[in-house]
Amino acid sequence: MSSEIFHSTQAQNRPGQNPPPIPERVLPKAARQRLVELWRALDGAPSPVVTSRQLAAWTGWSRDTIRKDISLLGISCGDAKGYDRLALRDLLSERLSPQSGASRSLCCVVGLSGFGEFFLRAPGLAGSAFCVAAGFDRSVNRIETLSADFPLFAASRLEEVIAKRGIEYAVLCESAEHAPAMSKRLAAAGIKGIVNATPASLPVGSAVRVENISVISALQRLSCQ
Amino acid sequence: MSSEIFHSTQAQNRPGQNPPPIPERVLPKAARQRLVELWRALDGAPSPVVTSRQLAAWTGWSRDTIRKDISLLGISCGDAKGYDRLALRDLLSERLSPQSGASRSLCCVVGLSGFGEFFLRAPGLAGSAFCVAAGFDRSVNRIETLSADFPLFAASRLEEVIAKRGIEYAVLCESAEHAPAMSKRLAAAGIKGIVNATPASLPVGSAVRVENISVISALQRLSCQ
DNA sequence: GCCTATCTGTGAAAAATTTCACAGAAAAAT
DNA sequence: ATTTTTCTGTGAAATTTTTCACAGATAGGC
Repeated sequence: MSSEIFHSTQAQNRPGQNPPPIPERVLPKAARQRLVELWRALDGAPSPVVTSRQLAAWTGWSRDTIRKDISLLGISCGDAKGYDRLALRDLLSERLSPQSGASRSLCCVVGLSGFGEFFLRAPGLAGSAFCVAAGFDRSVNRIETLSADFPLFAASRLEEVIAKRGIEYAVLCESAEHAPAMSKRLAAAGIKGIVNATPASLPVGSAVRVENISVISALQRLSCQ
Repeated sequence: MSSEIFHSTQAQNRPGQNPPPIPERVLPKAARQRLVELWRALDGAPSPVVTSRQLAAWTGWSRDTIRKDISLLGISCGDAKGYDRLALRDLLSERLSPQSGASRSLCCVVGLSGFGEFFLRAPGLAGSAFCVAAGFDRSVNRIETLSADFPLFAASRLEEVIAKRGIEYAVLCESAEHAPAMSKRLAAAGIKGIVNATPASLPVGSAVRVENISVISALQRLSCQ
């Protein structure tokens, strides 16, 4: 877990070795997460030019942090008037997408009651780097009743459909009761990451990443400053 | 080795004595956020004893980080077999609640279509330190049609109800179009923090904290490792 | 008994992250 | 035309956060 030294003058004077200053810069973990939020915030920006001051007001981070984060992208995309909103957004799209320039990654929705049903109808992932390729529910009746922009399947076909379509991510909206078992099946089916919209803790190994989203957690983050 | 509790308010005003030698310890920001997630993860834990190893598997953080975070609480709550699930949960409830021992903080839901409608029906904040005290929608027709465990009001009464009931937090579920204007009203009404469930960037000043929740952001955090 | 394996709890070291301070550029104000 | 203000971009310092290493405890195997 060695850190990359950016813009290092020292890295250059290593005689005898072949130190091609590979600009393969790794974004610091913290910066990368902020940039994801920044990318999102740019969507809602009202003007064609945004300043670090505005972004700071929208996100709560300091101007310094925001300027530093953007500078880590390695390309200057602002001038003394601010950042060009679309240019910055494109730059972020490119640098933050799983594989640069690749087509959109596929994900699925598991559990079509509650949040899953809402997600089904919402614009959802429009305009993002992701595309919903399938929805699953344990009730066959339910998948026959609902309609969506993407095909719906019985949960029994989970493994088959994920493999056949090359689905990489899942948004898990099961009940808390069924969520752990379903997450195991998702992990076994080769899913790379799960967005956990349930209150359960998911017992997946280290091969699968999990992002929990929860209104309670968000409120508590707010309230404890 | 010190296992002092750091309840600053009680220990501080000792008449005729020096200020307490124990400095008011503040939980590091990063640790506090993890502890919030930990608290949530304990809800889903299957056994009465949990180890740092399990918590690490559920959350993705290292065992070291988790042990350190818990030790920052200042009270030992584990032995050589692991942590007592309920004891740890209670300890976290106490240390993470806005004001220790206070009653639950009040929040409101703004916008009762889409995510707001789903939130209305879900168990929502059951078992948490928060309580939904009101729901608002711009459509009077809508608040007459819907029913919930908490009273619903026309959005025109936002300021009045927030002030009268002492509501501190809001979950914003408006459309992206109306979200910014509504966040301004919430800020002016004295709201302390907003959970933003809309895709918009909220133009609130530094007096109001915002936590954005978004499936797209969660997916992107997953995918860019 | 004794050995091993697995825990927590914690100072200290290592690493990562944020903040500071300022150079340089461009618009706005005087 | 000159000054002021407001920007970005970035090394270096300051600070925070994570990791390491190990003491002390507990349970189980032999």
